[in-house]
Amino acid sequence: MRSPRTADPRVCSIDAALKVIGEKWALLALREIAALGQHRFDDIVFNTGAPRDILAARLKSLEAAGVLQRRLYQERPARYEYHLTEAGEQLFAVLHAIRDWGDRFVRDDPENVVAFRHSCGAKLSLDMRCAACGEAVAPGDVTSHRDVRRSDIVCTKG
Amino acid sequence: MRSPRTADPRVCSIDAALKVIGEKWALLALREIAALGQHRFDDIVFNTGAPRDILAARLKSLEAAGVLQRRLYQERPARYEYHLTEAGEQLFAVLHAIRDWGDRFVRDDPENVVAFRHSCGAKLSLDMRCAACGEAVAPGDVTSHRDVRRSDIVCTKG
DNA sequence: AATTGTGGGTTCGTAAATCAAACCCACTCG
DNA sequence: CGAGTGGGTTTGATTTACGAACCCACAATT
Repeated sequence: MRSPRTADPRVCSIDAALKVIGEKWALLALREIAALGQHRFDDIVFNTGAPRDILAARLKSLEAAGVLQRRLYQERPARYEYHLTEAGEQLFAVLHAIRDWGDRFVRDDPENVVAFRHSCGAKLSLDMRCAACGEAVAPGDVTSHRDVRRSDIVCTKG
Repeated sequence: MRSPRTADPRVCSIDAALKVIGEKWALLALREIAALGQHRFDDIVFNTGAPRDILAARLKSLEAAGVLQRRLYQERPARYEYHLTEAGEQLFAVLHAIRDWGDRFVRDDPENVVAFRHSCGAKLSLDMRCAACGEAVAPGDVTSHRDVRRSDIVCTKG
């Protein structure tokens, strides 16, 4: 039997965040709304290629999670646009970290159709710094300090 | 009929990146490998809770995508550990942007089991700056400049 | 020699998610 | 009246994900 070691998934913010934004189409829908000025259902469908039913479900759950809010832009018939909440706005860091990485490591097609520019005029590329000390953060500079958890420590007995 | 406006998904780096790291369990597996020092199959299963078959498939595709590489750590029987490539290392920005956001906007359980610390000693929180001008980047500071694409411009005829 | 254990998967049958296409509804416009 | 628009929902087929069980090569124990 293998049973003694089934699974004990970590509780962490990455996991929590992914429950909100990690499902298929969620980040592409957010890309449209957050970075490309598309706020209507049909436009998001068109620009992402997501199936309408899935997109409807995603928008609904993103709204429920407090990332999006619907704004009435026309009564009779009632029509809504999808806009970001503060939590949604703050996803730009995630979106651009992903874009930046994709740009550097998966860019397979020579010219990228969508590009982004910082207000300073330069093509946007991110530099991540520690908010506390202001130094640039590199992969090796981060350590995980985990509060005790049986599975992390080599325990004297199972 | 609605047919004239089916879909024409944008080509962009976010989309490209998500094809690599956007499938279920991929980022949690990378969290283990990149940030929590777990490099073996069973440890990743244990700490993420991913089904073994799915995880096996993800690790395989992440390896194929050049994000991971397997390293032999024991012959007879041959056993491999999963390590990051340079592309994988650079995902720390994505991982921590997600963690940072999750920390601020979805942290539902009071105390977080896993936390991260910068080498300066502070709990890690990111500050994203424009690599070109060095200024902090806020949601509104970024504009998308898209190269011409029928769907973006209001065209004179459908 | 036979059993138990370990590490890393694969196989199985089922449950859930995704998909494309079609449909529906409330309206407006010509 | 008929067509069009915007925003979905429904349907039925296909993919994926799931957990549990299984398999394999070997090492260590009994």
